Amino acid sequence: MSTSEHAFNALGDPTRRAIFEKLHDRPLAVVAIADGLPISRPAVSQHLKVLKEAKLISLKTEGNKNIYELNREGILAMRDYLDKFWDDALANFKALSEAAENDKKQ
Amino acid sequence: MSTSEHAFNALGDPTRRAIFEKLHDRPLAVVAIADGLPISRPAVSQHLKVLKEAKLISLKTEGNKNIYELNREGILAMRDYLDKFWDDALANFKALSEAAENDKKQ
DNA sequence: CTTAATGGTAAGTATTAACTTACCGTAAGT
DNA sequence: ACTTACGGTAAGTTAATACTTACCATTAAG
Repeated sequence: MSTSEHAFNALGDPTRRAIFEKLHDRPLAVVAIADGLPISRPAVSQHLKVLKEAKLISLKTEGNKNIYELNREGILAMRDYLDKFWDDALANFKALSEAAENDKKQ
Repeated sequence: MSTSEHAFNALGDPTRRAIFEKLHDRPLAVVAIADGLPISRPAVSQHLKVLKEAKLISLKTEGNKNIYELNREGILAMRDYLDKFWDDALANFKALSEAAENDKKQ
């Protein structure tokens, strides 16, 4: 499974998107992330694991706190996938419609 | 739910990603999309519905065939979300670290 | 007109995955 | 040393969603 596949998978869940967006403004410890969310703290830990494996976030340990923050790698992997996907698709469609034009002229 | 939320949700499923990528090269009818996939044709129809609602694909009817093709709107919505998200996050972090610097100097 | 092909929707089942409680280890504070 | 705060993992349950079969409507072909 590629990085972008992991990332799409991770952001497919609304709770994980909420966690992801909580980290938008600043890095946060697990308790702070869980605060306000309608699920238990272990559930948050499990979501963090998925987001980390997708390289959408990373963590640094400070004392007994695990501070999570956004990770450029996973975000960029998705964006690049979408960019390339769309560019290639456009090129394919252009080639297809030109081939169709040629068929008509014969 | 915004367009990009719908789109992230839709591409969270591996089967839907497979369908999405099948349309990369050219528009296809439902039977052609289902061909080769290890699931029933109605299941494919249900996935197509989700992808369509996310504006990742669109359809044009030709006789009794429904031809599905990629839709720029949903793809762009995701890409723009990611772009903006990352740019803003960078700006936030920069502001944060500058504030931390100022605190030190006091 | 009849038959075959295409494909959407409904209802129910099965599988996935999100979630809970319980538990443990580590670090910080008293 | 004891206690509190932090947070990861395991095992089991619950809830979400992917899937199947059955059915129907529409269009094309015979």
